[in-house]
Amino acid sequence: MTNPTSPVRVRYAPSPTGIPHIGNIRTALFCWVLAQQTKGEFIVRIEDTDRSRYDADAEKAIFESLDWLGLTWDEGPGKGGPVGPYVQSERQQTYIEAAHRLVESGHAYFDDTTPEQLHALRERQRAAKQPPRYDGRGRHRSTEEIEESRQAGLPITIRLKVPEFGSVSFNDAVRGKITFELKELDDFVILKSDEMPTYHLAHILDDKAMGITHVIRGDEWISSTPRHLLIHQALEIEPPEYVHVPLILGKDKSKLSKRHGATSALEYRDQGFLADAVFNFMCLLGWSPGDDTEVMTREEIVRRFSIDRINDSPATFDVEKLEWMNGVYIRNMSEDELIEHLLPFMERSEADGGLPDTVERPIDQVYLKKLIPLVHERLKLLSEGTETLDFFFADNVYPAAEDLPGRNMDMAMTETALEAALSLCNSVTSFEPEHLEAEYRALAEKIEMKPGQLFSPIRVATTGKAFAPPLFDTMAAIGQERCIERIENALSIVRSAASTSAE
RNA sequence: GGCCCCGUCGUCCAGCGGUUAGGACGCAGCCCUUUCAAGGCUGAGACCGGAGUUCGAUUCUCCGCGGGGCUACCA
Repeated sequence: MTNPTSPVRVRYAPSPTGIPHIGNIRTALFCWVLAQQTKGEFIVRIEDTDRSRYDADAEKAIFESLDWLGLTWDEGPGKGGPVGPYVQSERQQTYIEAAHRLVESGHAYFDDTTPEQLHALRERQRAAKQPPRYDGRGRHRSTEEIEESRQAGLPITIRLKVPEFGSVSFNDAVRGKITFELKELDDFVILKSDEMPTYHLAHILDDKAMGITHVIRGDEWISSTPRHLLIHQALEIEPPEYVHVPLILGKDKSKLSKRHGATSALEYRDQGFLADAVFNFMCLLGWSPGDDTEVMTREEIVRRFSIDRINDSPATFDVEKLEWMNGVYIRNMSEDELIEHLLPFMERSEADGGLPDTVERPIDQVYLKKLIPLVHERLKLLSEGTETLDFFFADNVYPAAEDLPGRNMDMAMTETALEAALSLCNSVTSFEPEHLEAEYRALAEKIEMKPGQLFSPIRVATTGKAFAPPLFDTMAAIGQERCIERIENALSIVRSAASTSAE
């Protein structure tokens, strides 16, 4: 199907039973994009009809995830709108009324079968190698019998009467025509015994009341769509367009869930991923613009998105590619933007991955700004700012002796290198990077070492790390005084290692 | 088990009857280079299988096989 040209009304209708994972959030993303493209409305509705599984933290995480990704909603909780409330538990009465109306019109009936009886029935079917399904026994209960059960305190549900023969089919926007045989379906519950509706009933009533034009949801709903069609028929209303998007799978190829590690958008935020990168990346999971373009702005995605380019097959989430894309987004940022994003991570407590607690907060932004060019293109995650920059802020660094020698160097050679480096560091007249480089290259030649051999111990001595930004820029940023201190420090580490091994 | 969906490099995506099957991530090598990145170049790497249809199938159909989803008074 081609994209709608008139404004759509689409909704993201999560149920607050767990932290929403990215597979789930991605459908919200597609909804949002389509709403933007058609100048329609994106609606958020909370489906909290399962009171036993309700989780307030999950509900909070839903809104936080949407906020973080910039998926602003036009109508919904906290926002209001003309067809609210946007929380199902607050709409209970409409579901009850509709369910009763369906009973009156003969499309549904009261059922007093207990959970125990249902369980026993399934056991029997399983034993007989029959598919487990409700046998429709409630169809034959009289009004009096139901009333008796009600008086006796038995749980009463309302089930939809599913025709025994025939078939239903619908045209899915991404998969085409899908048909189901009615004989495969049993009479399913539409109103639970606590008078809360099931998803099947509730979402249809709400989507209708809210004027939803396109139901964009995960693949896992395809098999219950015939039920939804049946309810539409019984209610004599037109179903919306169905857009079933493929699932996102974990590494083991099963539907994404908690056991797949980081799966919530919020976890990615906390790990130092950028919302724009995650947005971009997730759009590409199950959709592509049709050419090789991958890095796209939101505007470009909104402009180019189309339902008929949504993929048929499920995608596996690949964090490594996300990390690469995050790096691209970081590199495309201005220095000031990067600082703004980096600060919250660096200013966290040391235990939470921030700079050492001994470093004064707030962080010296003027100094930080000087350092950014040295690390900008090296960062993949915002959280890496700390380890990439910590030695610039620390008073001193304490490398291990065995880390100080460069390739093909022994301790004696390392000591020689550091001694020469220290002496030059003391006497050098300018601490500008270019000047330092010239001086140190000359020094290498003088002491008959390869530049790399001389530079390696200095790098480790001044940064505490074998991998660091360009040496002379780094030294200049650290400053002459601290460089001298650090090289002296490294020298004593080497010497004490030498004397220890000599004994 | 039944029903439904899906099946192109390890992963994401392109291909929509005729291509040396393309790009990206990752991987390997080379270049650049004081390390690490970034960047450039090169390379390895895929049409699940079998029947059809067709002059010709990765592409269409069917059957297998494989994976996934659903099979609740959960969504």
